[in-house]
Amino acid sequence: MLKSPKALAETDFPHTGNFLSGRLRKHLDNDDLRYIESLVEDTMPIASRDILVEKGQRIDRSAILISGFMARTIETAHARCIVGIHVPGDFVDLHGFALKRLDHSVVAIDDVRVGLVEHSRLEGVMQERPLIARAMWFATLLDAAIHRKWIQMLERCDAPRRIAHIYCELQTRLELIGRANPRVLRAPFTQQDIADMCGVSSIHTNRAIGKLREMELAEI
Amino acid sequence: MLKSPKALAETDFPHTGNFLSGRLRKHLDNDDLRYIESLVEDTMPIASRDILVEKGQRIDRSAILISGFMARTIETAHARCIVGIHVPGDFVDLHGFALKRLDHSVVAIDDVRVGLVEHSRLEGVMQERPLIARAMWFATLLDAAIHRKWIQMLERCDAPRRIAHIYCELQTRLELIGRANPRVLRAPFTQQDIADMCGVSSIHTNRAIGKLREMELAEI
DNA sequence: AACCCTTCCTAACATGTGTCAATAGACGCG
DNA sequence: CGCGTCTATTGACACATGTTAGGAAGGGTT
Repeated sequence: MLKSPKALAETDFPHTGNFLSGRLRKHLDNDDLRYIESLVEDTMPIASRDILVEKGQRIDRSAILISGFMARTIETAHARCIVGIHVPGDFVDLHGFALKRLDHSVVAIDDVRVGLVEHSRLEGVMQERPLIARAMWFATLLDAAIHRKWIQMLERCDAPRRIAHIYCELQTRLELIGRANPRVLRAPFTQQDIADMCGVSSIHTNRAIGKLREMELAEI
Repeated sequence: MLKSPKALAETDFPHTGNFLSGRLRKHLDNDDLRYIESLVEDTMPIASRDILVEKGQRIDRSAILISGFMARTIETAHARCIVGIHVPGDFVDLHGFALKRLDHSVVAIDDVRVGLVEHSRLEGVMQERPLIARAMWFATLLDAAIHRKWIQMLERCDAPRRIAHIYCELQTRLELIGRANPRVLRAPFTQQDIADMCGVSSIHTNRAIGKLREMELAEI
C-alpha cells in the first residue's frame, strides 16, 4: 500500500517512467510533471466493481487513475447510469476539489490502482504553480467537452453507433497516453456496462453488438 | 453599442444593479464582482438565431450573457444538436479561454445582449486574483455537472420527461439569478429547439408536449 | 460431482419514436 | 388584401427499443 509512486511508475508505465501520462502531460514540462507525481503520497488498489467515491460524499483528497478503467456513475432507483469513462492518467474526481461534494460516484470497471492526493496539497499547488493550476482547469474542461460529445451521440445515434462512439473514444484516449493497441481494443466492459453508457437495455445492446458483428465492423 | 456596463446593469438587473448576477456571485464578494464587471469593455446585441461564436473558431475574447437565452450547438450534416443552455450571468464561452478553439457553437435563442471580455485581460485576472480564477474554474465545473445531468436524462428518460427536465433546469437556474417567475416560465423556444435539446424529432416533441398538457403538468 | 451465479444470447410482443404527408394558424411583406 | 414562410398540429405507417421469459455457456464453491 505504501509502494512508492516512483517504483509504481516503472511497473505501470515502463515506456515513460511517468505514471502521470494522461492529458496533463502535453501542457506541462517534465519538472511540473515530477512535481505532480510528488503530490501522490499513497496508492491504493480497488477491486472490480468497487466504489472509490460515492455521490454526495464530501472528500478531502482526489485520485489519479494509474491502471485499469473506471466509470462515473449516477444511480437511480431502478437503474445505473454511466455518464463517463476514465482511462489511466485521469484525475478521476478532481472536480471534487473545487466542488467539495460529488454529483456522481466513481466506480472501478476492472481491478484498478489509484494514486491519492490530499486537497490541502492541491491548494498549495494552486498558489505556487499557476501553470499546473491552469493545466488542472484545462483537464476538467476536456472532461466537459467529452461530455458534450456524449450528449451529441445520445441525441443523434442509434444503439450500434453509440457503441461505436464509445469504443472510438476509448481508443483515441488510449492512443493519447500511448497505451493503445492499433489492432485490438481490450476493454473489460460487460454488455450491461455498455448498455448503461449508451442508455439502452442490455438486451438491445446485445442486438446492437450483433449488428456490428454482421457488418464486420467489430468482433467483440 | 458602447453603452456602459454600469448603465446596462441598471436596465437589465434593476434588482441588483449588477449584471454579473450568475453563478459566480455566490463565491465572490462585491469587490470581486465589481472587478469582473470592469473587465467588460463592450457589450453587443445579437439577434435571435444569430451565431456568436462558431465551432472550430479561434477566439481571443469571451462573452458574458447579459439578457436572453443562448444555446450551445453542434451542427452535423442533417441535424443540429443542442448540448446545453445558457441563462443570463453565464460566461458562454469561457472554455474558449483555456482551449483556444471551441468544440461547439454558441447561438442566440432570442434577441440577447452579451458583454465582451478580452482574453488578455483574463490572463491578468488569473495572476492577480486567484480567488476569481478559482471561481471561473468553479463555473466551468458546474457546466460539466449540468452536462452529466443531461447525459443521465438522455439515457433514462422518454420524451415527456426530457422536456420536463429541461424546463425544471431552466427554472432552477433562473431562480439562482433571481429572475424566475414562480408561476410561469417564459422561454422563447420553438418546438424544434426543444426537439434538438431532447434528441427527438420535432413531431414527437409535439406529441410529448401534448402528453404533458393532457396530464395537466404543463401549458405551453 | 452438483450447485450456484453471472454473462451472453434468442424469441415474442408492447411501446416509443422517426418519417412522410397534409392541414391550419400566425406573421411579415409586397 | 394576397402571398409566402415559419410554426404547430394530426394521422398513418415503419422502425427502434423495452420488457418479459427463457436457455446456454462458463466460473466459482461446496
